[in-house]
Amino acid sequence: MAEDKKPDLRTRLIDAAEAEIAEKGLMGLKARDVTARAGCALGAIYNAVSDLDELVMRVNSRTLERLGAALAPASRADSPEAVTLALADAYAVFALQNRRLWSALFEHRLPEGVEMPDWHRAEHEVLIARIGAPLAALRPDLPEEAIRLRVRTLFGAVHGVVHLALQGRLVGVPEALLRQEVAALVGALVIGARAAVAGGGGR
Amino acid sequence: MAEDKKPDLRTRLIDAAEAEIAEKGLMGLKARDVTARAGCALGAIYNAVSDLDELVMRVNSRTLERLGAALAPASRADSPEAVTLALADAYAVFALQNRRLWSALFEHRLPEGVEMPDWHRAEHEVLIARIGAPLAALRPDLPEEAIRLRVRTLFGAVHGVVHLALQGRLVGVPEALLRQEVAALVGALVIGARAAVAGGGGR
DNA sequence: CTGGTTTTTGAACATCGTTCATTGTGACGT
DNA sequence: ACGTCACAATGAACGATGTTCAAAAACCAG
Repeated sequence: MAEDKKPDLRTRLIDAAEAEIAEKGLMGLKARDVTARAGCALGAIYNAVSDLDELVMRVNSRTLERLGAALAPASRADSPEAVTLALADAYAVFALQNRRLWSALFEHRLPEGVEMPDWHRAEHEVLIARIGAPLAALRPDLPEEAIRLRVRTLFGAVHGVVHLALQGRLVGVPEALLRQEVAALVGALVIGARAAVAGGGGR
Repeated sequence: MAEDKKPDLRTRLIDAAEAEIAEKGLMGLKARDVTARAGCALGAIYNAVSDLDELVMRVNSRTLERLGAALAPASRADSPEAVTLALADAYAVFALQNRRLWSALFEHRLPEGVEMPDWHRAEHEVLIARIGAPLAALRPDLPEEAIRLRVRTLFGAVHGVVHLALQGRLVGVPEALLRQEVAALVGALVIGARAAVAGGGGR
């Protein structure tokens, strides 16, 4: 009898939590369901992680990594504008295809006054930095500090549109419409950025 | 002795919930704290509203109304571009000055599968419609359906930027920087929209 | 007052996340 | 083989929280 080879209990717990979130959403994540799925006792969670919040952040780590991988091919487009558009498009597609896990990235909140641990904040910033590269090429006239701000703006704008489209009705957002919407946004932003660089400069 | 004249119990409960959210954030809202502040019994909540979720939505109604009032003066700017910019600016300022109540508008989630009641969804759409008017003037070439989509996009983009700026560090987002960021976003979008209308049209 | 209707109450319940004394496990020395 | 010990895993128990509902209180017409 080949018994199931059991990975780390911590890994099994993160696996289980990921599956639970993917099925029932972040609010549907219950300690007892996770341990039942992982095949261990309730208290085992607190041997693996400090609390449920950390468990969610471990799942979010994976999602961020998968999102990064999904965004990687977009960098191979042949102009900064095309890369920006491809990134935004890939972002929207990823969100649509991983609704609940993607939502968990932004719906999760730690208790008031508790700061996100550095290891997790860094993961978010890696993602934003990846998006930043083509924008830096789009606006070579701006100093690095201003670029970082614009990247955050671009990311926030795309994210806001995708988020607004997905919140509410869980089904019924046609993929084509959302991609078109994001393309229109990024298109306008790119045109605006180029007009600004052609005209007076950074301001 | 002039006893405190007591308004509706329902009103007192919404008042109390609003104050609790403003002080401790949405996650800090506890049924027992609300009733203690309102000066009534625990179960009284369920005579006034169906559950805590509805109580939050009643508070959000008020916030939406105050937000609408804060946005109203922006409509008096003298060009569609100026109105759009003023709206976005007023939106950012309102978010900064009403952090927790504004956050509650978008952090609140009903249980999976439960739809937002129509009376509350309508309130959100009223707000978006108010933002839509100047954009319709900016793009007179588009049909009404496309306008609604673009309005949602514009709103989502501005909202996303403000949200990203405010999430995380509760203090330390300089108001001037956020307003500048939003202005840059809307400026680029307006330029992009005008370039599109000057060029080929809706596509 | 009286009877009935409505409002208010708060103890009790169900469901959470979290803790911790107890139990189980396996590696190591003798 | 045996005993020992450090560590991992367990799940009953605890406290916090949203919700219910039988009882009490308040109200009001006749």
